[in-house]
Amino acid sequence: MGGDSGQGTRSGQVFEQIFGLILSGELPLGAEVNEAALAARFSVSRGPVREAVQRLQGLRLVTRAPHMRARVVQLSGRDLVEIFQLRESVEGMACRLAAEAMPDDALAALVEDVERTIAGEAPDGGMDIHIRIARGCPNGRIARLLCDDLYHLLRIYRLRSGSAPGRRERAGEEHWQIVRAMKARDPVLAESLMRGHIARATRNLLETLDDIDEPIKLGASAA
Amino acid sequence: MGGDSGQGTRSGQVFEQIFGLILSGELPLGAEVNEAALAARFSVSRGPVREAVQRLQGLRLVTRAPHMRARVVQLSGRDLVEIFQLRESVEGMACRLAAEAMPDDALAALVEDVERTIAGEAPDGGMDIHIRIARGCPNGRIARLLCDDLYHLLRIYRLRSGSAPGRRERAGEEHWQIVRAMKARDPVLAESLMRGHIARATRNLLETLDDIDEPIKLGASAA
DNA sequence: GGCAAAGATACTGTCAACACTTATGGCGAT
DNA sequence: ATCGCCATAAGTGTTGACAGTATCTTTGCC
Repeated sequence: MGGDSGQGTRSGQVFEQIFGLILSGELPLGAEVNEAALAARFSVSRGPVREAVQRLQGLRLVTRAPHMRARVVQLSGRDLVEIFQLRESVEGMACRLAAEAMPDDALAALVEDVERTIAGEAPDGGMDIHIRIARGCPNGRIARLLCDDLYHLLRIYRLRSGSAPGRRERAGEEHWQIVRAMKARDPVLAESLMRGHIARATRNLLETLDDIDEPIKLGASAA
Repeated sequence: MGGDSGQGTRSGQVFEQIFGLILSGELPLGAEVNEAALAARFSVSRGPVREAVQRLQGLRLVTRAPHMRARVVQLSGRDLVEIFQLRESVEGMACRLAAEAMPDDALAALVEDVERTIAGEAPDGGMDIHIRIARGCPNGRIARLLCDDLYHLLRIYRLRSGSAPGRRERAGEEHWQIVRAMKARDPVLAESLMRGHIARATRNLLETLDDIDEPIKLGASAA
């Protein structure tokens, strides 16, 4: 999907494998990451594992202090809100730039897909629309930040919580408004709508968090 | 200045040393980064050097493909514009959040320092105000993105080009307006002013780039 | 019985050497 | 003389072992 993350080198393969372990929950949030154990599991030396873990640290997916064990990140409610605040600003800008620069046919396809998703004819895909908008923005740095850095974290979160009930239809409607503004080549409106969309999702998230209040429930059964 | 980037471990020390080499121009933009040579220079093995280079890659300060030599990033004009666009959105949000959350005394100190800088009683510091606002924002992720990821790149750029003449006083004035809005606890205005401030800097940058048009002039004398 | 210190253990950080890939230089053919 | 091919050299990717530090266990003491 994304770039050729690391094919061709063991380090890259291990990176994706560890990432998969986190996604699958085999490495639960907050679990300690043992280099030697992972190395043995993937039949490689500790070198590639070390590099992979460091890359994960770069994505803020694991935390690591100098001599202490690395741990899979703990997605606290506060962290999620921080991510959403960041998304609100950056995706707004991405949406504005994409509305200015995306080719007409790509925008048309985007509108069509959103409508099909609303009609239930296409799989939801969750963040799909957001990713496509980010990729369509001519600012490569922003696109990478959103797709390569932030989206991973949300993927992990979404696997364990799922979005609030009723929010889905609402989100579809807001998506439609956004892509419509983009197709109309109204960058300012598109940015405003996207920011409002994410701000609403953030408020929704805060309400959900009030019910939980803790670092996100999960079975972090160590050993 | 920043966090304890890597003190206590060779890898961290080498990271800072290589970073210094880039800042000092000893490793010019676009120069190839030789692991073995650096290892010999710092009297360490290739392991720590490798980790340091990978960290630099995480900061997008060097580019590296699987089996090819790593190179110090080439700051093209387009890259700079991309960074400024990202800053416009993120720093705007940071400013808004900081205006809501920073304690009164910190805001007062900020205003005072800006005024002293305008009066010429304090060293300019370039991005100092921006960094302090970013650090004051309660969103740690945004603060790290701005301070740890983006400002490094701007520091390197600034060493070789310097901001446009006349922009400095203008920037000081705009800084004063921003911190004033923050002190007045007007987050929306503060965000708007910050965005305008950076947007103006971006336009200024584009004009300067029209005179150069190339990847930024520098003496990349290899060998 | 609870707590603190000392030893044992496990893990990370570092090193030197090997395997493989890419770039460099020379050679012959066109 | 230029272009393409092959041998050489340079550089990266990977490995296994060693050194230093944090964590856990045991032991002694209060």
